Amino acid sequence: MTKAKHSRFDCSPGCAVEATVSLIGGKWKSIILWHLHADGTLRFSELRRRIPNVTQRTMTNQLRELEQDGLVHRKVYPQVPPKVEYSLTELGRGLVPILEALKHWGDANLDRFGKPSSTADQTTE
Amino acid sequence: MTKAKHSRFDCSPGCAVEATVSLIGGKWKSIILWHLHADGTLRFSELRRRIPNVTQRTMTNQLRELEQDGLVHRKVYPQVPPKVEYSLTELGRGLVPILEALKHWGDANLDRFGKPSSTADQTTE
DNA sequence: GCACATAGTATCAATAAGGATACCACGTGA
DNA sequence: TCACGTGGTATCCTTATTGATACTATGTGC
Repeated sequence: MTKAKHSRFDCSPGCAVEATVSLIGGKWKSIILWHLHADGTLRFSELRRRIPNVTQRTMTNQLRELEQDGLVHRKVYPQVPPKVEYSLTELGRGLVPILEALKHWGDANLDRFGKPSSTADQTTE
Repeated sequence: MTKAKHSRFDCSPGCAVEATVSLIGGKWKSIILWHLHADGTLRFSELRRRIPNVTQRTMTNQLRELEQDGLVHRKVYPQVPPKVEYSLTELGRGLVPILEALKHWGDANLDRFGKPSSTADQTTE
């Protein structure tokens, strides 16, 4: 892990849970991992098209951290203009059950949050 | 959700994943949820004993957010000294497969991180 | 009478994370 | 020749999150 939020593993029962969450808890990391899972190998520009709201700087940062944690593979083609491909590593593919569970729960329950179940939300953009 | 990290649900495929992560992504939230799952109903002081490094203020904050998100139930007994019990709601219990998957992955892979088991780590700072 | 436990609240500070903006070298297409 | 795309880097700023510390009212036990 690039840097655990609180850098200590006391190996209490919650430890594994919390450490794993910290790997995927970066603001955009779970979405990046999701897209690499759903669409396979993607280039930087393809990721940016799929996740338009993240800045270039942040996308680069989070991809680098995911790479450093061994979850994502970065392949650079020696050409100009540059071509870089990102894909899940075997370790990263191990996170797929988690991503699927997260999506399953979210799909089933997200309408309880922020979605226009609230009339106030219905009037917003 | 008390406040989504980036407050928009565009309902792209990653949306459900990322929104769910943001519910459990508070620094101590996943550990709190884990202990409420593992040990059932717990009092505030019991949680603090299980998670000694969190400050009282932060524990209160995160529990309040989990309650506001409907994941945790807070029961106050009208007595002195005060007695408050926290437990997972039905919605919160729906997160258990996620917590189990997180723990499973962490147990299988955490030795790659933060612990000096990696030779690469041994040579680095 | 005092220390302790309970479950907090209040306030300010510190740290971390992410955003905004400008810039880069080169090939390609118009 | 210029605009654009590629995949970034650099720097500073803003925001969010968490931590540190002090304090609270009451009952209980010593």
